[in-house]
Amino acid sequence: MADGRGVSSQTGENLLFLTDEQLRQAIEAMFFAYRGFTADPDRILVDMAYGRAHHRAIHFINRAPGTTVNNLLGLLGVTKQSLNRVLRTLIADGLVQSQVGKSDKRERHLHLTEAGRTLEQTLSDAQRMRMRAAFRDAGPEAVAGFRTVLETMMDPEMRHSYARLKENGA
Amino acid sequence: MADGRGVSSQTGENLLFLTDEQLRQAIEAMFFAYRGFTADPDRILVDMAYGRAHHRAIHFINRAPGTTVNNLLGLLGVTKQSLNRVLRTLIADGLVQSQVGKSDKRERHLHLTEAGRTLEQTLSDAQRMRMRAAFRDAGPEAVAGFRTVLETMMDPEMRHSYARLKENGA
DNA sequence: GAGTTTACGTCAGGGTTGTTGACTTTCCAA
DNA sequence: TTGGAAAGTCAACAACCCTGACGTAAACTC
Repeated sequence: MADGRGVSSQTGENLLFLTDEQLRQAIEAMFFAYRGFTADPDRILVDMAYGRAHHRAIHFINRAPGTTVNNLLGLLGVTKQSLNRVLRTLIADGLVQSQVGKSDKRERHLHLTEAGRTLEQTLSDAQRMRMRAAFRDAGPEAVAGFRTVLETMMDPEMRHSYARLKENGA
Repeated sequence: MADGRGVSSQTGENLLFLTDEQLRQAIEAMFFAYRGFTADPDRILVDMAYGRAHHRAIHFINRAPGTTVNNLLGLLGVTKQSLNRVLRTLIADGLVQSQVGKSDKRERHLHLTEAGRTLEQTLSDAQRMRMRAAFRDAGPEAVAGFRTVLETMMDPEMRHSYARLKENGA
């Protein structure tokens, strides 16, 4: 707060935010906040036969329409058997559409159907509402800091995926 | 959808960080960052027969020594049957000690054994290392913002638990 | 054109985590 | 003292994810 980041000096109050106690608190904050983060969509999904895995699939298919199964696998960080089970139910229920690739027929391109988009909207509305409230209360600078830390915390590979999605959406 | 809900407000650019697109990005950041956040302890736990649930139990028992099962339940947000299974293995493996309450014999007070503390240290070292690196790179102001947003994002009940733990540790 | 690689799907088997339901022990209050 | 509530435990089951292996079709390579 007082001064920027006096990294050069190893000692002193500058690095108070790096004490073990501070880090422990941050770990707990991350844990509790993530609980809140997923709570709203979870409540909606529980009424259907769906779980968090379905939400994640729907989110990223919406975010990167036409994405292939393989690409989605990388984003979600699960095995294809795991994803396949989720995808199968979503396709069977008419929320997701799978198209054989034109240039490469081995690939399946995934899109949300109208019903899929509706559910996606419902879920993400709930999640964004909480986010928006938190962001509004915390203010722009806190939000900027929030995102900086989150991005720094990711694995490099995830950071790349994240950046690419960001460009898409922007 | 780069349109913005925030834009509808009179203040314009001030609320740019509240656009749907910004919020979507934050949701993804949260998702990817949490993956990184749990990755290191997960790698360690996979070698033992343990999972993330064990880690969480160990973390909070270490953080609030002598806590009761019921209290832990509230922190973890799972059913007591679920926690019990985890606790049973931890006790059987000699990582956690369960003492019948003195004033109320229905209660069990939980402590880490020496072996439990060792494992806790190993796990939290790994997790803190990543946190520390992220915090160092992001700088104190970003860290402050990070924590502000996380705290605002929690359910009120979790916020109370979080605050109480914070006082304990400080 | 034969052999290899890639993308996708599926079956079998197992693990952790979570749930509900039923139970014991202990406490407390009518 | 008796009935209800609370704390904890045990058992059965479902969801989700994982590994490993196999199969098919299409693309690529030599």
